[in-house]
Order: sequence, then structure tokens, then C-alpha cells
Amino acid sequence: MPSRTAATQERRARRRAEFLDAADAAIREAGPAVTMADVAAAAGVTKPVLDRFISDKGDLAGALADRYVKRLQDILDVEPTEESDPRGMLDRTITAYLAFIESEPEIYEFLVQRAPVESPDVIEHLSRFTHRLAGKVTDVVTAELDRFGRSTAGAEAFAHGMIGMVQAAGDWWLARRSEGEQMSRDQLSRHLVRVLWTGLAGLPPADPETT
Amino acid sequence: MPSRTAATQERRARRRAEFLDAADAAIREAGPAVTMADVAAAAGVTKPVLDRFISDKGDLAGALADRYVKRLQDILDVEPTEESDPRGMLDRTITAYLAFIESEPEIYEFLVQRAPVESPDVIEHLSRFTHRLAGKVTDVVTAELDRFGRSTAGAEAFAHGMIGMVQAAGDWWLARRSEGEQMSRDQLSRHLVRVLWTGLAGLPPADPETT
DNA sequence: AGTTGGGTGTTACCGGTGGTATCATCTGCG
DNA sequence: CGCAGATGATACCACCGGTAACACCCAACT
Repeated sequence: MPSRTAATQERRARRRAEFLDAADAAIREAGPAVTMADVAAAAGVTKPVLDRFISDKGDLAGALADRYVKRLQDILDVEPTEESDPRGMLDRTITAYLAFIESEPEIYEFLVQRAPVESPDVIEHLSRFTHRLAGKVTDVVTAELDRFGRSTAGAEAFAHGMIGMVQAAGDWWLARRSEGEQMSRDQLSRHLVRVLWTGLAGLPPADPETT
Repeated sequence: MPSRTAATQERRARRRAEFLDAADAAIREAGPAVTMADVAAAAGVTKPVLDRFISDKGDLAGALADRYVKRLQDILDVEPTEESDPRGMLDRTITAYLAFIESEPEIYEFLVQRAPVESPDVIEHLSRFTHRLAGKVTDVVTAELDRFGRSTAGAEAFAHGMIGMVQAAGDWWLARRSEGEQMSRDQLSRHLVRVLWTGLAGLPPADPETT
């Protein structure tokens, strides 16, 4: 009867989650360059205990990346309003993204700068996230291009570039946020949407001999 | 008379450059995750000798970043052709950038992923580079916006976003480059230019406009 | 009850990497 | 020759990630 082991596994999972919480707190407090000892200390235990639940640093980075990515995904997964206006959705998505990086800069930095060098797993994770996101964007963009009668050939490249544009503009905005008067989150989002949306119209018409 | 010391300093500088060459070679051979010992071995000496000329890993990363950034800057500093067509310059710049990351992927990865975590110096370096580049782009963009009679308020955000778009699209293209038939460097560049250039027209006021 | 075994904790250690102190050697030059 | 400074190497330290070994606790079985 595995009632014992089942309960144990339950506990293990909960414990692991606690350690991830501790890591989360440690990152927020000590910055993105946390050590395993820091995390263990934040959880009130010593290293080997931590290791029983989190195999190595790659595992930690992977698990945290998973959490953060899920959170980000939830945040970015804006409800398609009744009329499902793609441009409005894009605006809301970008605004949500900016709000995220603004509220959790340490975590953001850990996620995109520190974690990937710890394990290829994280790279894979982030890459998959980006691709899922780019996939959605590609769908929306492709639909819109069809509506405009434009070639959809470069839709995927455009989607990836679009994500990069939002990220870079977000980094810039985040770094400048404190200096003097700066554009608001909503202003930046609207600005980017405007540029990107109009950029769509720059794609060539759908007849052959494109790109 | 400091002829002795002057000659020595000359030698020191040359030696340092040799070690940087060795580091360069080591990165190309062993990937972006080089250790100081690797570099020392590549230069045919032991660690402490290396340390006499390169104070620490941050120094190494900084010096390499400096080199690579200079090279990239030279590459991106396309000659303004007689008619100084801004759109053509943008196209040539992007193409040159893509050629760089395609020819030196290890160095590119070291520069943007590994080196920044080694020292804030590198972050500063890259940040300055990006800002210089964004400054130039901002100038061009602002001029163009003026020509179109558009607001230049978001020109800087646009410039940074634009760089991010090119980088993200470049990463995507680089990763997919080997898989199946993929768009060529020139195609991607043209594609991005088209999108970005038209995006300019999406910038707001001055008067109501199309779509 | 007592024993037993899995879960939980700690101390002590290893291997690797960045960085340094100390000592040996070579070179140029009066 | 003999000195000084530059150049070299060995041996070491500190820190971090990771692990082995051992000690405790508590529930379950007999």
C-alpha cells in the first residue's frame, strides 16, 4: 500500500515549492547573483538539505524559470475581449509585460541574464516560451496580413523581431524610468503598438516574387 | 631617462594584446565558457603570468568586449554613400550586423551572454555601445520623421526597440539558419528594413493619417 | 512496549575556478 | 661580474557547487 509513499511525495513536492519560494525571496533580497548557500540560508537549512529537494543549480534555475515563465505567460495571456481586436490585445499584452519587468526587475534579470548560463535547460525553457509567444504573434500577424492582402512570408521573422523590439524598448525604458520625466508605461506601449502595427503594412503585397 | 621603462611599457602593452589574442582563440576553440586557465594555456604560460597582464576576469571580459565592440562598430559604420540614403544605410548596416553574428557566433555569444555577468564594466561597455548606436539611429529617425512631419517624441524609444528587433530577429535567424531552407541574410535585412521603415510612418500626431 | 527504517538534519569534505604570495630565473647593462 | 627589473613557476587561499558520512526523530510493525 503506497499510502505512505504517496503522502511523502506530496510532502516532498510541497517542500520543494517552499525552497523555490525561499530562492525567490533570496533573489529579491540578494540580487540575481544568488548562491546555493544563500538560498539554503534563506530557507533556514544547510546546503545538503536543499540538495535533497533541488538536485543542482541548473535544476533550481530551471524550476525558477518555469515558475516565472508561467507567471509571465499568465500575465501576457490577456483575455480576448469579445470583439477580439488584435491591436488592442497587443497593446494590453505589451503593457502587461512592461508592468511585469517594472515590478520584478531582479527576477527579470535573473531570468534572462543569470539563469541561462546556469543550465541549457533554462535556455531551452526560455526559447520554448519565446517560440510559443512568437507562434501566437505569428498567428495574429498572419491573419492581419491576410486581411490586408499582404505576403505572410516574413511573419515569423517579424514576430520574433517584434518581441525583441518590445524587450529592448522595455529594457531601455526600465533603465531610464527613474531619470527625469519619462514616458509612462501606457505611452510606451501605445507607441510600440503604433510602430509595429504600421510596420505590418510595410510588408509587400501577396503576389509572387516577394521579400 | 625613462627609455627603459618606456620600452618596457611598450612590451607590456604588446604582451597584453598577445594574451587577448590567445583569449580570442580560446573562445573560438573552447566556446564562450573559457576559464582563465584555458586562456593561459592557449597563450603557453601559467595563470600567474597571465594575471600580470590581465588583472582579473572582469578585465579580460572588458578588454575583449572593447575589441569586439570596436570591430562591430567598424563593421556597422557603413560608408554614407554619396546620396546618403538613410534607408539604404540601414539596410547595409543590418546586413553587416547579420554577417558578423553569422561569422562569429561564439564571440557573439560570449559578448552578449557571458561577458556581462563577469563584470559590470562589460555591461557599461555594451550599454554605451548600444546607446551610441541608438543615438545615431535616433538622429536618422528624427530627421526622417521631420521630413514626414511626424512627432519625434518617441524617436529614442523607437531606436532602441529597433536595435532589439534586429538583434532578436538575428538570433532567430541564426538559430534557424541551418534548418531547411531559410531566408537569406539579405532577405531578412530587407524584410526588417521594410517593416521598420513603414513603422516610422506609424508615429503619431502632426495630423490624422492612414490606418 | 521495543525495534526498525525511512525521512530529515548536520558536519566535514572534494573538485574546480578565480586570484595571490613566494620564490626562482632570465635579461640587459653599468 | 653583479645588480635590478622583468618574467617565470610552484604552491597556496577563498569561494562556490556538490556529496559522503553520520546523527536524530518519528511512525509503523511485531
